[in-house]
Amino acid sequence: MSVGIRHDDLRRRNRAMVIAAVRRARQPSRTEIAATTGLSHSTISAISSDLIGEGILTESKPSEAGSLKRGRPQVGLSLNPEAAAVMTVVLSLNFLSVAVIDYAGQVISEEQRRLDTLTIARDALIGECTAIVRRRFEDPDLDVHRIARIALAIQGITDTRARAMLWSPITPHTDIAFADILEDEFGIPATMENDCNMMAIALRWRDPDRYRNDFIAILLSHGIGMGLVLKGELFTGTHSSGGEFGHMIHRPNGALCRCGRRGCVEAYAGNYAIWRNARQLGEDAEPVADVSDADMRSLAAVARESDGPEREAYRKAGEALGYGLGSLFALIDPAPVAMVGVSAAAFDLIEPALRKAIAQTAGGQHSEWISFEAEPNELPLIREGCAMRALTFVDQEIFAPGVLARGSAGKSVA
Amino acid sequence: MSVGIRHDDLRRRNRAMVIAAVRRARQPSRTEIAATTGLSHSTISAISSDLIGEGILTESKPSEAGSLKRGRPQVGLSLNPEAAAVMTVVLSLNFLSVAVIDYAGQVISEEQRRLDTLTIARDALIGECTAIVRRRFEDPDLDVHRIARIALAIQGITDTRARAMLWSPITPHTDIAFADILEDEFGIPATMENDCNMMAIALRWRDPDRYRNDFIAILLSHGIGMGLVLKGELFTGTHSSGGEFGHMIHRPNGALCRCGRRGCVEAYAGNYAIWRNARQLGEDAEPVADVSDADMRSLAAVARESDGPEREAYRKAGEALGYGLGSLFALIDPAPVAMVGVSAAAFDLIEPALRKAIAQTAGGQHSEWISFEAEPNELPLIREGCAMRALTFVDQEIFAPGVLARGSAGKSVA
DNA sequence: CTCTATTTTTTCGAGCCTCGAAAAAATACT
DNA sequence: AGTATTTTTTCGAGGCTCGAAAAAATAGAG
Repeated sequence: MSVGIRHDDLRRRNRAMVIAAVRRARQPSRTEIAATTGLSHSTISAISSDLIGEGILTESKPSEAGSLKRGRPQVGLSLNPEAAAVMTVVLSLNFLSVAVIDYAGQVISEEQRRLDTLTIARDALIGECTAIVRRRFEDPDLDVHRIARIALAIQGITDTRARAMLWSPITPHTDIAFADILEDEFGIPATMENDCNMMAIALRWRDPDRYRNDFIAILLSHGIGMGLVLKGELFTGTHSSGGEFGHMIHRPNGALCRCGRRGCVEAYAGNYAIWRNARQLGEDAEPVADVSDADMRSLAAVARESDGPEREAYRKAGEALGYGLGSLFALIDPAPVAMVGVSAAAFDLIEPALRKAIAQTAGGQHSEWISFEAEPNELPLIREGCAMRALTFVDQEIFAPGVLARGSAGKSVA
Repeated sequence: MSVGIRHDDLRRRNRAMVIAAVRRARQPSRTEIAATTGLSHSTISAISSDLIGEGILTESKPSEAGSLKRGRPQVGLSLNPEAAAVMTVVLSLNFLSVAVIDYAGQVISEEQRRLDTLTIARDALIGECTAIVRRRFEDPDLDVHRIARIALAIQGITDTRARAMLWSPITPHTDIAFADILEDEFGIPATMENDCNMMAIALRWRDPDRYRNDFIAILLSHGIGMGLVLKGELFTGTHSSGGEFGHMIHRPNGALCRCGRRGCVEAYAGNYAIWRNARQLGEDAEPVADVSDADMRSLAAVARESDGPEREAYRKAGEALGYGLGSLFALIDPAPVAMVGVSAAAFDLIEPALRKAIAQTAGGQHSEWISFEAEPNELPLIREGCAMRALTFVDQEIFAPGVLARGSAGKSVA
């Protein structure tokens, strides 16, 4: 039930607003912040003075080079890197990576590690995650007290509250409450996020002009994932992370999907599906566990070379993605799309069939306007998104506490 | 860009909160309002005293019958019916209806009218709408000065800002800015809403226990429409009213849809599609313009009688709806569904195939949990939703002005 | 080198708003 | 009639934002 605004929430919300403004612009002056927030100069002055006193913001003395304006020069405000730090943990197929990021967003420590996620035992998987985190805490070069939050990301389905992994293609185990486990272990607030959602958040920070209020990030990898931002907010399901674009139905009773069902978009556009079609194994063939990036790249090379089954496999992938996007656009209207992952590097092979399919759907009206961008490398995006998600949590929950607890603000964590 | 909270917004928001609390509960006492809003008794007392002074609320002297509690009895607060009024205009196939509703939600005047929407000229259609509204204004029994807002609803696509009808199956004309037209004509704020969105709003008011934060209203009529409430807010597309569930793709290159494309859910589950399949006309047969409700009812009766093409037609409809819902649920997770419209009365014929289909999708996990409710009569729902939408606009924009203009509050108009 | 114009930032009093505590009001029970 | 109980109002305190004015910091003019 929506709740009234108390008097003391006012300052907290405006504090959060100022912090967010500083994080968004690199070094805004007080005047700029006043302009973007709509608050008065007096208020901004008071709040930023508080924040500087608390060590959250710092004044970066001389503004940009060559400020040849008359008048008192602006003083840039920036985030104090020492104010806090966050940790990101990204768990993907056979790969575990961790990073520590300071409050200003710079990576200050990281570690990466290979492990066989498909066969590892449940406890061992959890153990690997806690161990890699613990090694960060034991690093003598790091001021571990500053670490204020841990954000994990995993390929698969997480719950809405970002507490647990519910299901993931990279492991046979289900329902692992990673957030609780890490919180109990290290006493630091943690969340378990969906990888594609983190991609979307990262895109928004990287290119806010293109990825502003409504856009779609689609992961073209072994499976197909999606992160969706609508009306400026990350879209999630009612119970889970949602947005399982890869498991929308492309053809009822169609090709066998890795999820055990039939006809999902992924069963045509996932790496294993492209591989299966390229090898002409038939739609009933059991999905292979993994296709290496190198194999996918050489498949794409062959497809570009000659019009054989490889090219046809990419065509089918494009068709499935196109009809899927058409159905999605029927619901949300068209929006800019970012294609991420290995197969995004083969988007030239996918695009023609995709556009042809989407043009045959109601959601694909004016399909020529729909713009796609490809980014082959998903891991840096996921880590970046995790970092920003964790940092904005610190902004809101640690440095402007009480904002999230009450009212409906604080949802725009994207 | 999100904006700071000014000091004077505080009172406005809390005013809106109090009004909303009174509209939600029938006759809450000040103490109850304090409890639901989390504001202090002093604040509620001050605000409600203002609102009573302004004639927006009234004290309904004796509380409920038999308040055998000790202590000072609660004084119920209720909306003053005379504070304002709104008008609803519902435009559906061959049918135009208007109603005037007082501030407390009671219908005080109405008119209904048949007209041939499929063939009427553009200007004549607009003329009929303005004329029927004007007749309300000329009614000597009505205090026309009280009418503070007009809400129109139409089957079809409207724009996000609720200004114009972009496309509708009930007329060949497109892009009619009804909201602007009525505003210019009568000088009263107007909006043009999507019919299924209004159904969803009405369901939420009718049965808030079942239809609270996440649910789906599907209109099974000549076409298939959807109204979606997610996280307590009405879901709309990025540019249009969105939620075109009927035009998600069920079978690529499948049956001919009324929209001219192929394989849409509607091309299997719309009345014309059920009719076409029952008559075994083939999937390429041009959709008929209209099937009467009586014809649909007798079709359902035949289908219940014997296992012929009629039953098969409903089975195909159920299958299309099931796979469509499965894809939808893959995106948003399962939620309660209300089936509305003539064919909702035949939901017994549709349900088995629907459940079978949905069980074969990723979104249909635990499909036996998904609950459906049928409501054959859509028109009262649409009108009710329009009324509530218009009334909550009055609550917010007229009686607590400035709330919508700033910040992110006021979105939960559903 | 001094003075003025210009722009940014801080200071200060005014005006609101919400809150908690206490008072007032209105009833049931004894 | 008196007491207990519950609701509602009153009132002073504390906080917040705002506008205006002052202070600070610079570029350009003479």
